[in-house]
Amino acid sequence: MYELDDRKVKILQAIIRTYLETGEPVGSRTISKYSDLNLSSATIRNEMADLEELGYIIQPHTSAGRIPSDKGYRFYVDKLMEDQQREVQDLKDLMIQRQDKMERVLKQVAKVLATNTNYAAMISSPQYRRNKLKFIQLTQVEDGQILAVIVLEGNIVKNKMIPISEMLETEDLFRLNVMLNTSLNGLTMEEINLDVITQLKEQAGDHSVLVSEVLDAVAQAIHEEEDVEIFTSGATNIFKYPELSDSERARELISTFEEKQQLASLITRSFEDTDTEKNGIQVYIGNETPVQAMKDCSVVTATYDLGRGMKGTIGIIGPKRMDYENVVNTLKTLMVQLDQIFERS
Amino acid sequence: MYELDDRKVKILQAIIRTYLETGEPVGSRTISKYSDLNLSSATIRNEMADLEELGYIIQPHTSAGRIPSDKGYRFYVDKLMEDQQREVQDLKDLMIQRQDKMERVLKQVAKVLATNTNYAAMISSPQYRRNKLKFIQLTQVEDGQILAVIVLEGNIVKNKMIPISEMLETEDLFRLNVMLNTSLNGLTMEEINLDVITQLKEQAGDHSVLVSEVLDAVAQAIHEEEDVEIFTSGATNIFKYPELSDSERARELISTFEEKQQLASLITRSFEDTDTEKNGIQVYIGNETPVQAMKDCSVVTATYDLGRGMKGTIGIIGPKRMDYENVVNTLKTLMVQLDQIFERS
DNA sequence: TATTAGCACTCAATTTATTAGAGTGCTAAC
DNA sequence: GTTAGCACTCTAATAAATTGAGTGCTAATA
Repeated sequence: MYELDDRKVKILQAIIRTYLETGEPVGSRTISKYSDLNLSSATIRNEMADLEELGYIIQPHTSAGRIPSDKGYRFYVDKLMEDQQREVQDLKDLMIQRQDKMERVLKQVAKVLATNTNYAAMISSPQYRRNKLKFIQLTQVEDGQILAVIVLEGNIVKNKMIPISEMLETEDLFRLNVMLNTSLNGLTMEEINLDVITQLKEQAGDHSVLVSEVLDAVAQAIHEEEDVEIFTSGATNIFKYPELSDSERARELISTFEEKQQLASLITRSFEDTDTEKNGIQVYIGNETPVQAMKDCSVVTATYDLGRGMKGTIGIIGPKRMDYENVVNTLKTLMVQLDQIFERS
Repeated sequence: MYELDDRKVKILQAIIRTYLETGEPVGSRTISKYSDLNLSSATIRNEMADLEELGYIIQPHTSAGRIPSDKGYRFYVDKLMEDQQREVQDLKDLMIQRQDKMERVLKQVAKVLATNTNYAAMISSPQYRRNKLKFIQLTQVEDGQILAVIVLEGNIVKNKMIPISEMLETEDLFRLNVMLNTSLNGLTMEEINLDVITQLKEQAGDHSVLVSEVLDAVAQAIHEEEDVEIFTSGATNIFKYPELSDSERARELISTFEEKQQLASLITRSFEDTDTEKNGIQVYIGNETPVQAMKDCSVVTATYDLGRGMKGTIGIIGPKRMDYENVVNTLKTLMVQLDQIFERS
């Protein structure tokens, strides 16, 4: 607040608010009427000239009104945005039930967010790495094929069919199961590394070839698909904002959503920046986002935490003039509700 | 071929071919030069007037060239398209390995198709209904929680966590497992109906409450998510065709892909219409498609069959002037390769 | 000294006119 | 039956004219 006196702040706020609503450059006359400052358009003009010089607003061309610059938005988000206690969005309506598959819940959350905000939404599945192994079981399904079932805390289940070259005795299988459970239970996914597996192989002793074949497959099953999945929804909402919907930009953006690949960088970035003080909510304006295609957008991310190190990221992507207050609020509410949904799992 | 003499057919073909390439209405002069008919533009004009009257081509406005009508395209696809033996697309390059998860294979296939054709692609996961149960197992993972693992032929695995109110004895669980396997093995998913379950409950006798709780959950697990999943790719390819990429149309189309919901009707329709004689390949032109949003597109679908009643649908969606020959060919090739990939599973 | 009314000026956006050219249909000749 | 020729139509592209929102500056005012 060094360079801006009180009145400038008020004017800036008025400009941004108006622009968020209309998406049109806003002129001095509008502000002079809109705000309760009772200043003439001429005065506003003078102040606007100052604000522009300071870099908070921009004039798209000589005879146009002003629009907020990235710096302006940033100031707004950091200092001006009110922590409004608006009517809590009724996200509960979706009745996500805990027993539903995680995947389905995530898809639904993304959908609800997108419809509620009118922006595009993404959500990543939680990382499992820190999650502990609860139960593991190998079963002979038919000759030459073993099924490995792995259950993590939070009841996440993984399967893997393991083809084996020779028959395995029921008794051996039983012993293998006991061994796996005693050695691995309670370990997190990341703790089950090559060393542990090698150790197990030694422990198993005699059947080395077959057993190590199986153990390798188990290790693989544990680590595969560690890549988080990403679900998106409402990508087409971007067509609602003219500044994003010209063919080229739209194509690029929607493509980014479809590929999902690139969205991963948003997630890592969000993790890095996460700051408990802010409820894990981050706002990236324009070029601040790590995804190139979104340089004309703003992105709001939130980190959810289901406990046991299972963290994931939720993101809302919209135009720079997005309704930050509403979005941040919605996300906050959602965090609380996700907690409720998953707390007893 | 009643109403069209040989020359008219040739001219129609020339018009369609040219239009497929350029996307611009094609005039008499172009055809007069293009084709080997050695006719003047005036003659072509006369023939074109006839073709228009017969409904095969359309004049967008008085002084424009002609474009094919739906009827024209239909004629082309049914009668004129050559079963060209073009260089076989190198779909093998993608190296889909059988041991990969089905889901991943399907995603990849969609992607390859989209990139290869420059149209949008969709693929449905195969229906399981007719698939047989190979193996079922209940395991006590921890107090109050049972894990049901269900394996179908083709090694499709389903899981379900079943919360139970009271403890279940190890021995009882064992008996339950034996019972389930003896009674259900070899039955298809659709054969495992309410009757069968009721029968099982009676068979189990004494522990009725708990056991029927579990059995109900098992039945649910078997039948849930019977809804086929749909994967899409290359939705943004539609931006490559100006006639589809104006904001409104594009929004609608991409939205349809995102929702996936509506694509289901394509699948059912494709199943209904499937006709072995045509390798299960169907072409829907314009309004022939069951999906409203695609009335300005053409859709080519193919039915793949992994055996054991596991059938799914692949679809290519593009502009009406899509390169039918190439698309149909690519799909044919793909069918063969899918067979190879899955035949030993 | 801060504010404001007033006015000339700018520039995107909209509307209107103008032109160019691709293509047609028709007629008369071959 | 085919073709050359010509008048006509209609879109698309370009140019010109108009509008209007908004600015910056200056001089008057509180």
